[in-house]
Amino acid sequence: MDTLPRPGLRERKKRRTRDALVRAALELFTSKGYEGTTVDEIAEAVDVSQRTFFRYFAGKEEAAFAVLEMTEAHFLDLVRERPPHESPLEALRRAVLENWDTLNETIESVIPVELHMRTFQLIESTPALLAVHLRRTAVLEEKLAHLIAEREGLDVDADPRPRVAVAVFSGVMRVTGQRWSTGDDISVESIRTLTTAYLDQVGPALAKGWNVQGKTDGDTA
Amino acid sequence: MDTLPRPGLRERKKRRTRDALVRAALELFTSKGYEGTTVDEIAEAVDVSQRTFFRYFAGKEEAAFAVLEMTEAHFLDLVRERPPHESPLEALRRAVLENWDTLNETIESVIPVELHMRTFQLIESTPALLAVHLRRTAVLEEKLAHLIAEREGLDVDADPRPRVAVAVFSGVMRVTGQRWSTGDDISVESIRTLTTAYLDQVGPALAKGWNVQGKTDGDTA
DNA sequence: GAGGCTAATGGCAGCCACTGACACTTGACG
DNA sequence: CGTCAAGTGTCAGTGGCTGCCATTAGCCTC
Repeated sequence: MDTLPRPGLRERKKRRTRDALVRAALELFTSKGYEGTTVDEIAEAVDVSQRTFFRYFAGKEEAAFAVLEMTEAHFLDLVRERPPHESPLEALRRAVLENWDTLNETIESVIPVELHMRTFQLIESTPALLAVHLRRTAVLEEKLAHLIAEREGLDVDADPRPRVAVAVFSGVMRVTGQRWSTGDDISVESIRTLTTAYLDQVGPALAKGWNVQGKTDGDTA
Repeated sequence: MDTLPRPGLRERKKRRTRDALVRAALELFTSKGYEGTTVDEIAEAVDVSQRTFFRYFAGKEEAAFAVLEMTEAHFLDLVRERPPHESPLEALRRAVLENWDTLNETIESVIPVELHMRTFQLIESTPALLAVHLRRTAVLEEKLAHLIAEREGLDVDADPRPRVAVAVFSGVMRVTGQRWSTGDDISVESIRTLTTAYLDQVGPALAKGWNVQGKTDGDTA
């Protein structure tokens, strides 16, 4: 209540309805499965009509990504705040980690962190949602590429390096998310650790002779 | 007619129906748009019932990816055939290029190359199709990671490098496809050239000081 | 080459996601 | 308080997709 004047009753009501819809949707999705949940059920749980649901969300999927969207926006802010002396990949890496560290503050007004983590897992394991997730990620990547290009004073379309760097970073993050979601530790610390571990492997993975160089930790092969 | 004995009339008929459905679907998609085309229209163009369409394809999308699927299978074969002395990224690079070079032989029995290229473009520009495309790519990546791990005699789950290498490669390929599809040159040579150009940028993009090192070609910034 | 088996197909009823149109309710504001 | 607009509910309709059952058409055997 210091940046915005005062929301007004109408706005507050809208926000409450929307948050309730998101909560109900995620709760249902994570318990009965995404396809096993109908829009009517979500609407009924919040006591609004199906039509109203579609006034808040363009589709059933959109409700599933509402919270993720908040964290992505926050991530972009964090990248913007990284000091200019850091290399692109370094800045991205620190921003991601910071994003995990501040996750709770970002989303607590809508849902508890635990439900969000289960949602993340659901997305990775539901083909229809995974597809949308990947497309959304592609959009995010484009924004990131522009940010990085700006940081380095380059033209995104003239110099391929911003997009390539982001593609590399993003590709590794995907592998991380996938591995995390199929493991048994669903905690935030778990994905934080995985993130650093995989990012550290980019250099070695691009080296020519894998077997000769060996990895850092014990490896019997 | 040397590997397989003889398909039998029933099988041939099925194959013809399927190919006809793919052709009709792609023709309609690329001319009227994906969402602007109904399954009934596709079925009617081939003179079968809507129900039959869904016996050949699990969904409307699947018809859009039928040809792409063939090229991906061929690509995997090419990767398998790369000599063991090549580094993972080198093998992947050569396999992709070879795949473009042999594209026509791979798909000519179903549709002309030109229609395939327009389909590719359609996929990249249609959100619903792009989403599915990216998920399919993720599945392909997983197979690739296993192939690479096998090549190098590693365990995919113990060593992160195969997945990371594939993620990097795949990320770059995505940027390539996106750039190609939004350009004006829809030719195969065009995407071939772009492929090599972008893959050559992986090294430079990961370097620390972008501005100091500069790019290889003229750059006024 | 007649008859039986099974795969392939068509037609139909129904579910669900989603949309447009219209009428009704309810904050906002002079 | 009355007007206006934003928000909501209802309903009818479209399109993707599935299950069920009846019908057709290759295939195989005698």
